[in-house]
Amino acid sequence: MLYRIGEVAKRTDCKVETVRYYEQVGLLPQPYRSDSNYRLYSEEHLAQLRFIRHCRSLDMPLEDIRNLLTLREQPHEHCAEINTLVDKHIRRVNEQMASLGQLRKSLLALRGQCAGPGSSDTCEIVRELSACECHQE
Amino acid sequence: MLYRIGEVAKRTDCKVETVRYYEQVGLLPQPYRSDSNYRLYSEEHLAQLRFIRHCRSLDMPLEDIRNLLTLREQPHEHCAEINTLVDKHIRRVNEQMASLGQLRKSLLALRGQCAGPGSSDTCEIVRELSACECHQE
DNA sequence: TACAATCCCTCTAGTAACTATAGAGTCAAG
DNA sequence: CTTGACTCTATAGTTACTAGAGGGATTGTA
Repeated sequence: MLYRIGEVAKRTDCKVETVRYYEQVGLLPQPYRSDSNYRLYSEEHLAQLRFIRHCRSLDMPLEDIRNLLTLREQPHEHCAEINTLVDKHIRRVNEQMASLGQLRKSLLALRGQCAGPGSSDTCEIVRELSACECHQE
Repeated sequence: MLYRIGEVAKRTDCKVETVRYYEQVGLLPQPYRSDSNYRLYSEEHLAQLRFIRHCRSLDMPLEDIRNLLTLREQPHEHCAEINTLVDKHIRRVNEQMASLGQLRKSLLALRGQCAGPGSSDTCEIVRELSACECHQE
């Protein structure tokens, strides 16, 4: 059973262009071609695309996915590496969360500056954004 | 007192290329030029660049900063708009945090799948990434 | 004065992961 | 036989920079 690109895209919940893109950057092997040059995908292609999409839904960079796809062939020899890769990604996500938390605090503080129109001559938010000392010197 | 681009970059803690970039995309007005065509910045330029950098440190998109720079001229007429803009950004950050939280949960669950080498025929992490049902159909 | 180390200039291309467009061919239904 | 949906390639655009080539300007030292 072979599928055309539109079918594949629908089944993996991604855009047709994205499927072609993955092929272009070498994440997805070249599919067969019909007489009229349409791409034709097998179940294996489909499975690999699902793997990629799942990794992407976990926000892994394509480079990591590329590595995983290779390591996947002999999972047991590479168990440690696979874990390292996942751990690294978890750390990345932790860092992002921490810095977003800081960001949120700063934004709420900034937002709290506004005492409404008429309360002073200048907008407190604008003043704060202009006058802070983080980027002096 | 006029400053050359390197000095400006150092004082605002950003790269020389970034300063030129802000000029190119119209966030920073064109500076004066020396006889030898070097960019020369005034204190006002410096202040505006600090404003931009502070907004960026809050992760605001350049487009929002562009709007703020305009609204800033008559802060009081635009108090409501300024608040809206900041609120929108806070919501964006909240959403990012929520989705990162989900992501972290999924990654930790995935990581927990690994029972160490030798425990089964296939790597559980790889199996989970392949076999999940999120991207079926 | 000569020279080297910095600085600065413009222009172009590269980054991540797609997304969108143009212009053309293919296929199935009515 | 024509309409609409699908597909193809190739190219450019997105965000916010960053890096590099190839050249001139300035500054400090010998």
